[in-house]
Amino acid sequence: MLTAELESVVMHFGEMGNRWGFNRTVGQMFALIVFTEEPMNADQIAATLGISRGNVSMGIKELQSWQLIRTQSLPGDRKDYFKPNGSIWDLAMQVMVERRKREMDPTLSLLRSQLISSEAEDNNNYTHQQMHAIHDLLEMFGGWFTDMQKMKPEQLKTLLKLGSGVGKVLDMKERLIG
Amino acid sequence: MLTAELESVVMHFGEMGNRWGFNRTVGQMFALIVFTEEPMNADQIAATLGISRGNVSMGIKELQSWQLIRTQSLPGDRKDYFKPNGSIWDLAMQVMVERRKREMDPTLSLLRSQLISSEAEDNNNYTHQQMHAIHDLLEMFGGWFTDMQKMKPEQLKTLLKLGSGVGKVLDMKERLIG
DNA sequence: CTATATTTTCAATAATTTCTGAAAATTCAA
DNA sequence: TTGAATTTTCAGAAATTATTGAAAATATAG
Repeated sequence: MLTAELESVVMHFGEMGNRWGFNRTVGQMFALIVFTEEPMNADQIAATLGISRGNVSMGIKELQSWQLIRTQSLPGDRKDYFKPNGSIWDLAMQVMVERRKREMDPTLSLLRSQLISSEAEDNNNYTHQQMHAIHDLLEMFGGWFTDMQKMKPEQLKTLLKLGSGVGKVLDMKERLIG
Repeated sequence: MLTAELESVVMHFGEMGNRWGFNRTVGQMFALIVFTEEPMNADQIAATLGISRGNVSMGIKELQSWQLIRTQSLPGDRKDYFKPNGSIWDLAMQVMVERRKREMDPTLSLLRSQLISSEAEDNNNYTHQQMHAIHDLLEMFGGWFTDMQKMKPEQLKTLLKLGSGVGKVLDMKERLIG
């Protein structure tokens, strides 16, 4: 059973699903699992959302491929119960990791091989320059992101809250140390 | 006419289109415009990609709604010619701005109104806590991103390249100033 | 204005993605 | 083992999204 409040959020996550890289029902399932305290089994999910058992099975596979949910088994019950794979912060990080894999890595890889395979040829044409610019940008963002992941969540949160204030700190460091 | 190299990148951008928030032909059009030095008109785009004139018209509208392309008129020619709306850096920033609008803002807005409308009620249940956590996370990232946009590109690039090194700078500042 | 060039719109169609549900596969208690 | 419980798979159906192309709208040169 869904409170009106929970229902509106579940529906919203369903609508946003496509924009976030999965489909409507996967979005709804994710919301249901994240916003419900008690882990749910696949039948409960299917009944609550009014979708088929098979669809739930595929949605679970998808959410697991994103590493967003995990199973928990309850004693005396053979069914799998699903719950979020960590805190909201963990889930957000995981979404960013996966999106990078799916949205940036393939392009970085293609551009890299294109640029290497034509190394000897005329690589000062406009197309090459643009390819190079995108390649370098993706690499810079990718490296930055990998680096950020290494930081402790608390330090990362501090940094995020500091915002552009970090620019001032850097200027100061520049003046003090050079 | 498309060199083999340009064609492979155009096709790739087409395949990635869905993941980036638009469809195949819009992705191809974007690649074509970004990687071709001379601005192209709609007929040229349609002929090069082998798609209908109407499809190009809709794709242009889409790319303009993302503010990724703009028109240029050539003297003695009534057709519109299209080119990228700035440098690769500018385009990347613009994609991030638009994706934030489309992927984060609606959810932030929904969560905010949900949390406000139930202010008086029991707001210590699990669903509320999770909603709050997502709300705060989105707000933190959003604020950070707004802040980053205010920085000069050069300073921002420095920051990105510094990566987690920024943590050390912050620690140092902490020790020096508190 | 008028005629022509150009762009946009949108109903019909095509292509793709999602969903169902029954069958197959798997798991596990007894 | 056996057999019931559970999960997964996947072919066909349904729903959604993308594309075409011709008609309508718009723009502009003469």
